[in-house]
Amino acid sequence: MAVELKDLTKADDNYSQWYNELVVKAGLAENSAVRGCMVIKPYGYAIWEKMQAALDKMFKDTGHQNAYFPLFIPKSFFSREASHVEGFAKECAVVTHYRLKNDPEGNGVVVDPAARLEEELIVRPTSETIIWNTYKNWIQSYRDLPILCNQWANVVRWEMRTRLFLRTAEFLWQEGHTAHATREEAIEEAEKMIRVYQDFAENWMGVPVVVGHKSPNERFAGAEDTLTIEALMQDGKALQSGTSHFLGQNFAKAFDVQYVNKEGKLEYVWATSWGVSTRLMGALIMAHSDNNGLVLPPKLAPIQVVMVPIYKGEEQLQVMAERMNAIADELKAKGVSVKVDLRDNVRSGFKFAEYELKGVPVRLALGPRDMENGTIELARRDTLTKEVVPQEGLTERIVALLDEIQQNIFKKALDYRNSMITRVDTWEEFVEVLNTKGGFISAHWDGTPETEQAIKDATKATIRCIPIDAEPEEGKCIFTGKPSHCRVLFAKSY
RNA sequence: CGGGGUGUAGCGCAGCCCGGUUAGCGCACCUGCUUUGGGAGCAGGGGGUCCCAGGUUCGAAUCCUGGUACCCCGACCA
Repeated sequence: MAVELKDLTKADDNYSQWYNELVVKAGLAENSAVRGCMVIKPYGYAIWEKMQAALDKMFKDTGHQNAYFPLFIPKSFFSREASHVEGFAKECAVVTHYRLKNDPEGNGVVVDPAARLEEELIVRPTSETIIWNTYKNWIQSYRDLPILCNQWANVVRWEMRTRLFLRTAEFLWQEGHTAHATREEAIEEAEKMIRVYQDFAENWMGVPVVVGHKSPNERFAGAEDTLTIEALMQDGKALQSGTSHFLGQNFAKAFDVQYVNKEGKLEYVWATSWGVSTRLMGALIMAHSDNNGLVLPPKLAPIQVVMVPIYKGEEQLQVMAERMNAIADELKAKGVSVKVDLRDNVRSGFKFAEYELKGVPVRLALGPRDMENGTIELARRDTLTKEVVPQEGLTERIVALLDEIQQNIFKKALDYRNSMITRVDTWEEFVEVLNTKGGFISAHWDGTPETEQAIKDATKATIRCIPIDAEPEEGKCIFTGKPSHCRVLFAKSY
């Protein structure tokens, strides 16, 4: 069953009330406290931390370093790059004052009109401008290049409409910003990083993605080319999950960043930027969850194995606890994260349901019967199956099982995604598939922004990407009938 | 910013149209007993500025005015 984010946070009957209670307690989400912002509770944040750690390592392994740049950006920086400001101006939070004071009329606290900033500060919606203003001072010669920096930060975009995890007013992300001596090197960097994102999405999150170029309409403000990873959610809508931009010399020119090449001539620097955000949390939830709650891939699950005792009375609980702690120690020694749940105020059935909601990949239940037989009950979240297995060799079995679950979750999502890519050659088919089946539609497009816009106006579907490995194929545009040289992927998106 | 909807206990809601006991229900919480291999049962208990501010009235959760917050649908977007 397709699970939407709102299912996880909104309850309308007795069943989903439980769902809501538990998922909120699980820490995934709480409704906005500040316009369009979110609270990420500990369990949810632990997932984000796992994502961060994996990505951070991948960035370092590809030669990048972390740095940090200011939250506030002088307004004037935004006027330097014309298309960039056009893309972000509409959604910026602006700081105009720096002091409060007690209201002389006694109505609490007011903004002190005397404390108006000479130049307003913009809360960063993305950091290209302030970073390139900084890079200007870092770069003089070709020997200073490349600069390969990443920043983990929060950004603010005052969206007209927000959506939990997918489009919050404030979100956490990483943004890489690199500077290169040549066009080729920058393009190579942008492609390298989109592949890193693909690797992460597929091998860590278990979410298959299509890698491709954005059409000019969907391109990042200020970029010459935008590469994207597009994932498909269970409701048939696409989600842009990460982007990597080739910025050309646009920002170098806007901020006057030049270097002296080997021949002693001044040249503008070539740039890329790339980022993924807490939107990935939304992707993770929507791609795998079912009616029993979250399904987390073992590599990102804060708890990989949970152990639940089944007992009567204090004495039995002690026996179970002892045995379970011993098993847990063995698992921990193999690097598995285990939680032994000895709470005596909730019953085991309650715990089973709760950990299913939390998406814990493997559950072990130990009862008196098992103690007699030397067995243990092993249940897996992805298939919702359970079996009684010997305690002997349990650790090895679980280590292998976690790996199998990781693969299985990905395979399930991949099979679904593949089944949701439909090739169509006529407009009637296009509309029909869009309205009945959804998913990606592979079709010919004449390459013009006008046609893309017209299709969007007619159907709400946009070009998600022009797949990077698309085979050249002659055809006719689905909308205008004009010639086309390859298929592109359309979909309705979040 | 346009259209619609909703604010009542920690969560989910009823009550409002047609003003009138002490504002109710389910879950959660606390206490006790009995339970425990898939979301326990019984008994008792605690918890409310009914979103805010004005107004009408003998009397307002309920009617009126203004504000505000959130949700959904558009436009915008990672």
